[in-house]
Amino acid sequence: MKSKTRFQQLVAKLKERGYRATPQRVALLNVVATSEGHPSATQIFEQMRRQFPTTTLATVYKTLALLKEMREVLELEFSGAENRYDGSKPYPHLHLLCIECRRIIDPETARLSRLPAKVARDTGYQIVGQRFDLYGVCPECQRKTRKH
Amino acid sequence: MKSKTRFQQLVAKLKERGYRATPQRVALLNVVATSEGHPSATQIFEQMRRQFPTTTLATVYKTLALLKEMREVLELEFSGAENRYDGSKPYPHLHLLCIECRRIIDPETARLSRLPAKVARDTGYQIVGQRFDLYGVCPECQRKTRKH
DNA sequence: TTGGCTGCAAATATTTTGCACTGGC
DNA sequence: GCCAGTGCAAAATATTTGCAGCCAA
Repeated sequence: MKSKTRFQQLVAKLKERGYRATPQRVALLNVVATSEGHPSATQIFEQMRRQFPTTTLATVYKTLALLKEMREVLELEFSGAENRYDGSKPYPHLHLLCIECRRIIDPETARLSRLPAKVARDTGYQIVGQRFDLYGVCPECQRKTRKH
Repeated sequence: MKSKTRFQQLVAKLKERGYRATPQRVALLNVVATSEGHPSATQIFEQMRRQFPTTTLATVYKTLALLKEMREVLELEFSGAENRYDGSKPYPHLHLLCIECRRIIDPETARLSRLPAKVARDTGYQIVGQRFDLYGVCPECQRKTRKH
């Protein structure tokens, strides 16, 4: 029976596809597989640098690009801020973003809507991905900004 | 009875809030209010330049920032590509993006899901915005890439 | 030993900012 | 005449790319 952690799954998938599981990549996988926080490239880099002081952001970006291509890491794109990465769940899911502290969480949801299938039928598009973000102010930040 | 076009609405709202409806701004409003294509800043700029050869992208970005702040223009952020702007519908709605030709359309939908209200209840977040994108390949691009 | 991977540096691309000038109110 | 707005140039930020050297299969 298989009961691999997400981290172990990712290492295995890398190897399966013929990519090398270098120490740097393993370290990155460990960060993105276990992080709750949907980290940015810089945050991943900071974590990795503890073990690999010579690592650079370029390597982080290259590895993230590889994982994106493998569809094992989700990238949330922003233009004014760093992109955020989610390697804990490889399938599309709802994200809830606090516009104040920029934390990102995965709220519990029964299931995302059936819209994709309906839209595919209606439009003839072949749907290959989706992004569903909710933007708001988290309870902590509401408290902080409350007048008196 | 009021039956203003979206363009006229936008001009009126600018004035209501005490901003000047300069010729450049009016030209930009005309582009974003009527464009079907969710244009990028550069595309808006190109259109405006026909009337105002001296206009610059900085002005376009400044005006878009103003409209975003007024919540009259929606910005779809991307990191690897230019952001896209939607001034035709000021409320959140579904976008369907072709990953090949990068066109963006607004598919017909009965209504977006009730998820926001449920998530607000469950998490205590105060929801202020949302983004629901579907990514796919449009029928035209499917035809082009189909192996005969 | 070969080629994939890393790390450094430089390039790229987009958006923002500072500032002097302009033109409408 | 004042001042918001414009246009130009430069800055800021994030990400990508080229390449030399290195390391693991």
